[in-house]
Amino acid sequence: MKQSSAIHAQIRRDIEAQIMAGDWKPGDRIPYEHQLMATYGCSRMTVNRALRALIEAGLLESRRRAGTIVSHPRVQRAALEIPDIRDEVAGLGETYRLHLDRREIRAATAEDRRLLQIEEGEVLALECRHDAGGRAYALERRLINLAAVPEAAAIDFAAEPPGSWLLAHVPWTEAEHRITAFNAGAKELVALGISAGAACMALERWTWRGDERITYTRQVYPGDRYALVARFRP
Amino acid sequence: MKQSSAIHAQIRRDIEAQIMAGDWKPGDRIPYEHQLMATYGCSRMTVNRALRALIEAGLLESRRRAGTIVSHPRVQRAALEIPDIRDEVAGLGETYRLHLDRREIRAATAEDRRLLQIEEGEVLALECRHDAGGRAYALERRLINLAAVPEAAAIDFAAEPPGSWLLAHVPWTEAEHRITAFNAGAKELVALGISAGAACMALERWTWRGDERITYTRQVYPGDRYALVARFRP
DNA sequence: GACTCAATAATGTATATACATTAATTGAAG
DNA sequence: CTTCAATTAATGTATATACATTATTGAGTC
Repeated sequence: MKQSSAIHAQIRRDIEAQIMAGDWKPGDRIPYEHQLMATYGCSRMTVNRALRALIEAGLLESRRRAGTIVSHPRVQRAALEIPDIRDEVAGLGETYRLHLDRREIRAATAEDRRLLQIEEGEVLALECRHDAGGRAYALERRLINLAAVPEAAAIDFAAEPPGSWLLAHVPWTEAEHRITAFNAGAKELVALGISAGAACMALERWTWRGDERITYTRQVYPGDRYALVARFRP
Repeated sequence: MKQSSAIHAQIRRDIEAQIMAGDWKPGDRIPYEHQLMATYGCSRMTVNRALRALIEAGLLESRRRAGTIVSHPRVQRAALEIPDIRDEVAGLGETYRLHLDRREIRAATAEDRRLLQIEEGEVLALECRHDAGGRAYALERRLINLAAVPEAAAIDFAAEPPGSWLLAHVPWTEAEHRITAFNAGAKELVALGISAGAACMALERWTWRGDERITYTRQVYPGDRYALVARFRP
């Protein structure tokens, strides 16, 4: 029994339950605040607090004078959580190890500029391999925009995975993911120890802070032994 | 300028901005509520409302007597939005078309029971193909637990994609996704019109309502012309 | 120093009240 | 019947206040 016994929490749970049970369907109007006041014998502020939480959560919508209705579920809000590779390996009970294959600070090349959407400047380019239990788990290539994150130039990414460091130290406002499947080429064949033409999964991620792009990364996983799995709530 | 001019919204934006700018780092204590009252010249209820919203959003944590601190970013909250296939195709400016290849109501087989975690009962099994602009876009296989969603038995899924119908009509409390890459077999070769051994992406999804599994689906996309793309905020 | 316990200071919850804002409804004028 | 303005009923925001809850602080004791 960890649930709060606060009135607002109770109202919230009750309304959520009614919606989940299908008693109140999308588009239905739920009771007015003054009716809920009477039902629960509490003040409007308390009812309002419960409703506002459900509105922020996207379960309800309200319009002045018209009342509050159950939202139509928005498909695109189904969200897939993408874990940190080091945590993920640890979660499998395997020993994690990072191999830094390349680390270079350079003036942005044409491709760097395209991926980070910058006019000029320096980037930190990294290439590494994530191992789990002595076996290759994923390949990662990463660009960090040093104009946005100058302190990254001083970090030893042979010790801490770049993704873990960035997510722990740099707040971000927006990101974009791109997941694709492709047939392994010579590079993956050698580095991941898979057969020619085997299906691989590529996960690319761009991360912003405000208008500025912080980092770009492309991670490659062997398709036959990797699944991107995530559990989530709406 | 769509942002609210309410005081609580302003406080919320200001705090968020301070965190994003790095002025307040994870673990730092932000000003006490009574200090923010003084800063903004408003009541504690108003300050509290702003803070509560940020706490629910996971940006802050608070402890009685100790104050409110900036949360340590939780990596696993990076979330990938997965769009509805029909909307996705429409968003590409292509004409969407659904081909229902198979529709069967049957007593759950051993595999159905495993995928839906049921002891017995009837399931609705569907197999369909999603086309975009006259070309195969994805294959879908779906199981619907008729004990959980009896009304699905009466729906004409040749007209409305099963995923669109379910998400619009059945609220869910939890879901799990699994994304894998694999080499195309004979089935994909014919149905998607791709070459033997080409990399494909499979997206599986289980959806719960409470303890009950509502549906299982497996969608297959051709790897060379499909990317799962999503933009999101933390 | 180590333990106990009371005082204190922060957040958590709830109330009664007030006025603002919005949109549905009503009623009057054409 | 249509149009337009006034009324009204709902939510949105904000305040001042009160008491509950809890972790820290600090004083007193062994």
